[in-house]
Amino acid sequence: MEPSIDPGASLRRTARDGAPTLNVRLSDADAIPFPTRTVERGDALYCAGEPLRSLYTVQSGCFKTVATYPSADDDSAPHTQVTGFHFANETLGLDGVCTNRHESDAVALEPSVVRIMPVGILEPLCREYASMQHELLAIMSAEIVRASRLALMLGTMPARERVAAFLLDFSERLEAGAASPAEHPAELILPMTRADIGSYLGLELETVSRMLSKLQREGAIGLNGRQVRIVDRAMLAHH
Amino acid sequence: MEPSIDPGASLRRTARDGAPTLNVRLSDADAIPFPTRTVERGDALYCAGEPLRSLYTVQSGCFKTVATYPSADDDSAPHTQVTGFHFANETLGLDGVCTNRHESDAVALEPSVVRIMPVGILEPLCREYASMQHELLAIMSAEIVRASRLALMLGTMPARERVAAFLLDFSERLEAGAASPAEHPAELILPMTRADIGSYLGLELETVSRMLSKLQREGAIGLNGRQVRIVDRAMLAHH
DNA sequence: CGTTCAATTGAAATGTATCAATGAAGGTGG
DNA sequence: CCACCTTCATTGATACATTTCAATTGAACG
Repeated sequence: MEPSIDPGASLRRTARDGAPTLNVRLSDADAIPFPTRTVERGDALYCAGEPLRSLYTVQSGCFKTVATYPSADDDSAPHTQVTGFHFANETLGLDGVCTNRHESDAVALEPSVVRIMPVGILEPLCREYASMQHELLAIMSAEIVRASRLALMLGTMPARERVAAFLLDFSERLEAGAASPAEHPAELILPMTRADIGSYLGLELETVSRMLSKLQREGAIGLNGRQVRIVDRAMLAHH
Repeated sequence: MEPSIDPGASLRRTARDGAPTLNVRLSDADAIPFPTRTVERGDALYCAGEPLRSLYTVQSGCFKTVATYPSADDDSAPHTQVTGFHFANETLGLDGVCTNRHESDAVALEPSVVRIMPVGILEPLCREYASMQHELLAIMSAEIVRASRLALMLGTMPARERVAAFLLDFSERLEAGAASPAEHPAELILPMTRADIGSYLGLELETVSRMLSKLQREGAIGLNGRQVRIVDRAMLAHH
C-alpha cells in the first residue's frame, strides 16, 4: 500500500503565518504495530550521549528536551537549557540522527506514552515508500524551522513578548495535537515549572512569573498557578 | 556504485565536544554532474516564500540566511535576524523542505558559487542509495543541532562569550571547509558586517564592536577592521 | 572632494538578573 | 493527623549588562 504522494500533507500549519507547527507525525507509520513505552513523570526517555536506537512519537503526555553545553571546555558551570517541549503526536530524538547519539535529555513532565520506531527499521521503510521518506524529511525540516524560530525569539524579543508567544504557541499545539480539531483552547494547564519556561525562553524564573502576572493585570490572561485562561488573544499577539 | 555504508562518516566533528560541525556535504553527490551557479555579493540565492526547487552546496564564497518574522500579525516592525552563515561545503535550503517553500533569504556575502541539487532528483537518489539517504538525514539532523545550539547561546551566554564563541566557530569551520586540512587558521577575514554578527548573536552592532575591542585589549585577538587574528584560543574558550 | 556606509567610542536610559523574603502545595514520617 | 521538609511561585529592592542615542573617524566610490 503505497501511501499518498502529496508532500507534507500531514503537516499542520498555523493560521497566522502558514508555517508548520511541530506536531507532525509519521502518519504512514500509524499502520505499523510499533511497540509503545510508558514513562513516569520526571523520568528520562533517553539521555544525552546514549546511542540512538529509536525515534519516538508522543502518544500521550508531555516531554521537555534539555541540552547541556560544556561551558567552553573547562570547569565553570556548564550551560544548560530546555530546548523544547513536546506534546501528543510530536516526534522526539531527531537531533541524534547526525551523530548516532542523542544530543539532549528527554524528560517526561507527566506520565506519558510514546511509540517506539527503531531507526534500523525506519530508514529501509523510507527507502521503500517515497511519501514516507518525504514525510520524515519534512518533519526534520520542520524541526529546523522550529529551532530557528526559537533562536529568533531569543535574539530579538523582550521578555513580555516571549512569554506571550509561548502561551500562544502552547495553545495552538494543544489544539493541533488533540484528536478532535477543537477551536483554540482557552484553558491551559501548563505541565512545566516556571523555571522550565524560563530556561526555554532564555529568562529567569522570576521574570517569567512577573510577565505572567503583568499579562494578568493587563487582562490578557487569567492566571491561577499553572492554570492559564487566555482571555484576549489579540492582546497577546499584538503587543 | 553503492557508496560506503558507514553512517555519518563524512561528518566532521569539533575537537572540543565531538559534535558535528555544519560543513557537512552530500559527498556521494560529488560524483554526479550537478550544475553550478554564480551569485554576486549582495544578491539572493533564494528568498523566503519562493517554492523550493533545489538544495545548494556552497562551492566557494559565503552566504548569510535571514529570517523575517511578522511581529505578531500586525503593523509593527517585523522581527528579522540572521539565522546562519554558510561557508564552503555547507548545504543551504534545508529549512524549506517542510513547507516546500524557502523559510528565509540566502544572501551572498561575497562572490560565491553553489552546486544546485534539484529536490526532485535528490529524493529518488536517496531511495536508491542507503548511505546517501542516511547522509541527507544526518545533514538535516546536524542543522537541527546547530540551530538548537544557537538558541542555547542566545538564551544563556553573555555578550562577550557570544562573540568569542562566534570567532572560534568561524575559525573551526574555515578549517573544516578548506580543501587542505590545515590547522586552525589564526588569520580570519570576516565577510560580514558587525550588524550581521550582532543580528546573528542577538546583540546590537555597537555591542559586538565593544566586545571585539575588549577581546583585543585583553590580548585574546588581534583586530584590524574585518581582519581578526586569534592570539589566545584558550582565553576565548575559557572565559 | 563630497557622499555613503561601516566601525568605534562615550554617556545615559532601560530591561532583566540577582538577592532576599514570604507563602502555598504536596509528600513523608513520627 | 500534624509537624516537617522540599519544591514551586510570587513579589520587592537593587545591581548590572546591554541598548539606545549621539558624535567621530575612516574607507570605498562615484
